[in-house]
Amino acid sequence: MREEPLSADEARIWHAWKSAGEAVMTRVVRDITAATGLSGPDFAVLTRLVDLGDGELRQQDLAEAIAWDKSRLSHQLTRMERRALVQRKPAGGKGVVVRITAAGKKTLTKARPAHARSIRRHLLTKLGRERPKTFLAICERLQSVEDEE
Amino acid sequence: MREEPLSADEARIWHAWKSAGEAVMTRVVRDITAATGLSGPDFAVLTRLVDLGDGELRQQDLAEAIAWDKSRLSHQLTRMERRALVQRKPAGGKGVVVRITAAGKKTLTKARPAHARSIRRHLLTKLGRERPKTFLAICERLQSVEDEE
DNA sequence: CAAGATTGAACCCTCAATCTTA
DNA sequence: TAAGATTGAGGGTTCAATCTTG
Repeated sequence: MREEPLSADEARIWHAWKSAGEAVMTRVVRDITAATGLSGPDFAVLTRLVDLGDGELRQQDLAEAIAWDKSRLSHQLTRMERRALVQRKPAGGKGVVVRITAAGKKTLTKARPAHARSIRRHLLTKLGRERPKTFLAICERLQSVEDEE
Repeated sequence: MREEPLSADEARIWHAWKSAGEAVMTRVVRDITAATGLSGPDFAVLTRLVDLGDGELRQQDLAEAIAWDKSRLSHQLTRMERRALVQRKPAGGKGVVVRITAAGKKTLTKARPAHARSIRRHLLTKLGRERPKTFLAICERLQSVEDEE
């Protein structure tokens, strides 16, 4: 693979991609936080608990579903428990069950419409009519791991 | 603006975009760090010092160029100074001048080819031949602030 | 005063080390 | 023992409060 400096065109693509990613993510998180006080990670945890587990999941399953390592999840849950968004209880067998609290459920209910609205506003409506297909294809391609050195 | 839950197609676009952004950024930063020990923010600071200021910039100008607030930059420079990547000196008039050190320059020289290589590998080559135009147009559009409520 | 910079606290993420217990 | 979870340290980001100095 070449190592020369990026051409002007290449640099422009890189910069546009990087900036667009940061801009959209920042705006969506800002909207959710403004509406509910939830952070991005808070929202990610609560949606999984409700959508995948009907309100509770074993901590290890949650980690798997959200694709975080154990440590990251443990730290996050500690902060969320402090704010009474979730609760941890020993599981039957080994491990821990994480459960959304009433307060967590209430907050999530407010956050979801704000989330959908924000994504439409900052991403979807900007794609126009024909581009979504191409855009989706590219994004799905970018996630894949490249073949080889 | 609508507030109903995202449709399956909408959710798929959102998820693909979010995941692609995280994946590409993570990989590029990992490559730079593996090659040089520099973090993403380290690299961002050093490139600006060299490209825009020939090795040194007033701290406020650096903050402007990199689009960070003063506090973020101050914290970052404190850590970088500790590792002898940059040096701070009082400026003529008010403020502070930030200067890249010899060690910083040497590390940056190693980082740049790794950076170009990584971006080609994780982003550019995956775009193929015809897509870059469309992709660039979309990304540049996404950065713009939407018109209105 | 006001521009320019620092600080501290709270949250977030990662890594390596350390429990805990079936 | 090994799966499951916690902890601590260090870097990163944000906000509000606080210097510092021309």
